[in-house]
Amino acid sequence: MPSTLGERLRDRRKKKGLSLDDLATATKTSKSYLWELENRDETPRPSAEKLGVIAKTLGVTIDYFLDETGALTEEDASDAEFYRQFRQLKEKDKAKVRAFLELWDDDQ
Amino acid sequence: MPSTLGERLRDRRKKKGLSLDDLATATKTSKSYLWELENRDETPRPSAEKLGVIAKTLGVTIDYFLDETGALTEEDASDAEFYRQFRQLKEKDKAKVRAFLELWDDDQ
DNA sequence: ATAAATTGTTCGGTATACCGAACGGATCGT
DNA sequence: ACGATCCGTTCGGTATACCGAACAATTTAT
Repeated sequence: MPSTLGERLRDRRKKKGLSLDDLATATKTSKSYLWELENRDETPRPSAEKLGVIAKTLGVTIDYFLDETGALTEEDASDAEFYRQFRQLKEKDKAKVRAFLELWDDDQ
Repeated sequence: MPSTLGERLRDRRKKKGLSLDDLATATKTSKSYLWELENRDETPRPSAEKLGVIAKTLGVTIDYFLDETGALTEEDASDAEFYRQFRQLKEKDKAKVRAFLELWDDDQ
């Protein structure tokens, strides 16, 4: 389980079978910078824009790269699924669900 | 309907009733930079880190700020807030909410 | 009306995001 | 053997992210 941005990046890239050059051209990024992102000890702080297109290309969300806790796992997928479902509701129904969540959240 | 990063930022900040100073201290950002983000014509490219904590504080996802297409409506903003809230629940509670949504969805 | 907070704006400087280009190593065919 | 080709690495430079501190405008209190 990769825990740093660099590790997660390389992990994802390798799993896609991409070289630094591949990912570079696919994301309009220089491979030298991609290398920095993967290997520099003091992690750089890439722009949201750049990290966004990289994440998209690698098939993950930006949050996957940002999350510090390492808590993003399988759970993430089902959460996303739930969210997709939720967003298709009529506003009226959304309100119901929100209300339910708020109540639930309060007395946890 | 805000269409640029700056507009969306200010929009969300105002709706939370926050001053630049408020948001600055809450996100450990300088207010001068926040002002730039909201007002500069050539939009800067804030780091994913910074934009992440700003988004979190304002109750939206990073993607809400990144989306170029302008497809994100006001409704989506509150959806995002709901989602962020949802993701922080314990799995047990998530299950409850999911169950509630399913029931509700069926007989809509 | 004036002082005092509170908010928004401008500006100069430092650190760093991001690049192109050159480099070194490994693998391939000839 | 030798060059191509692919892959990772290093490096110098330019643009800009981000800051602190001062300034201007607005609002609030007296």
